[in-house]
Amino acid sequence: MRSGQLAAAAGVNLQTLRYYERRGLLPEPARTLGGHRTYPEDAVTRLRVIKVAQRLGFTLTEIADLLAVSSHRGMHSHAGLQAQAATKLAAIEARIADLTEIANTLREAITYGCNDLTHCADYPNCPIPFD
Amino acid sequence: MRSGQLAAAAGVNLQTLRYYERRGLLPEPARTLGGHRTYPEDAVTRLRVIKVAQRLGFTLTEIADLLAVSSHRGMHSHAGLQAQAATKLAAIEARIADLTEIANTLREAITYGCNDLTHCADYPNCPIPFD
DNA sequence: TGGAATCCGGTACTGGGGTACGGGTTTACC
DNA sequence: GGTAAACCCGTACCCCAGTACCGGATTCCA
Repeated sequence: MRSGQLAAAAGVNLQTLRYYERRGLLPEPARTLGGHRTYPEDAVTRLRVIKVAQRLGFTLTEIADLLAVSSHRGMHSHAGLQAQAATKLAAIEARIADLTEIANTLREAITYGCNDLTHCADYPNCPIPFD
Repeated sequence: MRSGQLAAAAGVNLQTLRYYERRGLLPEPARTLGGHRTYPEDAVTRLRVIKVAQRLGFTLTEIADLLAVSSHRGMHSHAGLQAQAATKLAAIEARIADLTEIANTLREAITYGCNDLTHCADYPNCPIPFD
């Protein structure tokens, strides 16, 4: 499988493949005599895994870590998916809580009729928390 | 008021002040004969306004826009705080919905016991949505 | 008035995830 | 075997909000 085919199959840009390779997310593929990359069929799966992990909020560095784990399984220093997912879940819940508070403030500001932040800063009744 | 004092009073880095000036968030202050910036007292308020607007999810560009509105009030092309806040609120609610879905998936993955994404991709029962 | 503290401008770097460009090869197909 | 498409590598650039570093100038205070 050539790089362009893989890119098309995975819905990814060609440079993104090389970028992932540099980042350690894709193993270095075999090459033709001329130096063109040839990927095995399961590279598409690899990319689907990367995409779903991204969707779940993992950074490329974390994904590289997760994939390095799964490639040589056994006991080592890397945390498994379970642990990583738990950590990530906590971070996302915190982010949701933060955004919820922001949304509430925005709703109050709209209800209160705030239309000028500079003005608002002088009114103690304004629901926007200046501090 | 000198730049260092303003920075300290607002809890902001010195370079951040110059950065905000470049971005149009702070008006160009007066200068001493030697070229040092001298800020009026209300610059601290300006910075508090900027910070609270950031906290509410506005980008610096949007904040510059909001502040440009309040400096020459009246009718013009800029949208007021009300409109901007409503738009931002909608975006944040969408973001919360997205994060909630992600959090749910993570919880399911943890409950299901997923510990290897590459492995998971082969199991149709896995709650992680590969597609 | 001298030296420490502060400030100046310009440039470059951070992190996160890519995308774009350009000049030069290689491959595929007729 | 010719030519167009695809691919190579390296580098530079995008957004976003700063932060860091530099040599040189200015200001403050004793």
